[in-house]
Amino acid sequence: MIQKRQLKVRDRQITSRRLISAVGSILAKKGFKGVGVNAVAREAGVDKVLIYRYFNGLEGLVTAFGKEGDFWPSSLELAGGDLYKFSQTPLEERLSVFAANFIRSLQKRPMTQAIMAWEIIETNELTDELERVREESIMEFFQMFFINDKTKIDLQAIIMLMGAAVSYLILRSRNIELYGGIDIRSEQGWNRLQEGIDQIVKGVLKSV
Amino acid sequence: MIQKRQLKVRDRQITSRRLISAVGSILAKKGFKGVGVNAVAREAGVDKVLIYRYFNGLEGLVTAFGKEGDFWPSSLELAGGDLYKFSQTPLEERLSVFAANFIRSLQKRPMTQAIMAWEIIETNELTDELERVREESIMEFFQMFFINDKTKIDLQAIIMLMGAAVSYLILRSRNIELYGGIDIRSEQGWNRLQEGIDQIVKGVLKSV
DNA sequence: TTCGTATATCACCAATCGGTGACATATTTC
DNA sequence: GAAATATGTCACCGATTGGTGATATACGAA
Repeated sequence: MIQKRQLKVRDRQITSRRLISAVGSILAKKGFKGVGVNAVAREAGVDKVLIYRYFNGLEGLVTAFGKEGDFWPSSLELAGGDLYKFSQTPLEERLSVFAANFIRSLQKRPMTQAIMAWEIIETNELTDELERVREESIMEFFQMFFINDKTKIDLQAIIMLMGAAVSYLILRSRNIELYGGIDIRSEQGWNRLQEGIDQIVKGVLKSV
Repeated sequence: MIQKRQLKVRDRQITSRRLISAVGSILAKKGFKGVGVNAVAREAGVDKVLIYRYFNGLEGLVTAFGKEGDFWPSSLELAGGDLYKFSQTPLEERLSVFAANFIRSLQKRPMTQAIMAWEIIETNELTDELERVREESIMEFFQMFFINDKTKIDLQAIIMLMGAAVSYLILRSRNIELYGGIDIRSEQGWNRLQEGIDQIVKGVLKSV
């Protein structure tokens, strides 16, 4: 007896998950410009109408994707794996290690980079979510480890400047090799930047 | 005698200029995503086929636009209008003034901001051009005013970090209000950042 | 087994995209 | 003047976009 082989199990959960993870794949592969109903459905191997049925459209799907993700490094990761040990290291070294961890945590997250690039262009539920998480996380981390009573320097502003600089250079390294004469695609270039940050930290802390 | 009124003078130069400036308008108004053959032609009040005839397509038009523009601040502007006076001010103040001028020069150039945002996403003739001009200009400026013989600090890396930070925060301010607890849309927020930069400069120069 | 419902497929829509060929009219050249 | 050419208009193309209604089929409950 010939039985028509069933190619796909019908399961809303599985299909939904497929769609959600397809968003991630495309984001990492093609960037945010690739994220469209047709492309996502194709990537998921699913009909696009299901995006509307299950998520009320692409916006809803992207939102669902945003809620799944661990896009932003945790405090633990930024501290280097040991919060207590981190809290006990001298401020200067703490800042240096933090910068190093921040750089690496972004470098190894192409999906996060893609969302950060998206943020530059427009806002949506996903970028808002990353925004929210980052702002919350960075402020928590700051208050945990970098509160300074000395009023002579604005450590918060300085740290955020460093964070902004690193974010920019990470994003630019996706498209260019040289920024201000520094090779932002090579290990050496980033070592140089890291040392620059260390010099800033050292200099600034002398003023405290 | 009834004479059919001539609505448009036929002049390739004028039409070409219209198309080129339409690119700028759209870029400032809608961002790079708005730059397409149809939209540009509509904005210019001209048939899109002329984009192909006169510029061999949109890419060519965008390239032509890139060659027209003064997108990047000149050395004179970054120095504050007087190169000699600038060269005579103490290094610490020179760096501080440079940062302030850099910030303002970007803040008042929405078109440049739009291209910088474009650079984050993809490369084309226009972004390549801005890239080239900036790299050249910034290196020239650096070698003119900030060459440091003292080997203890890497002034180049530090300046580029500051430039990257400012670029990032300018771009982010188009979409968000708060970055790391700092209001990047208000005068006060930028004053705070400027002071942070000043503290960095002061601290770093002490190490020289 | 039967039947209702959840799930998925498919065909199709209007709008927009980049791109082009045929034609009309203004301008220049002879 | 007429002819040649430069310039501009218009209608249309195929591909792709986001979005939907009708229909087929698998699954769970009876």
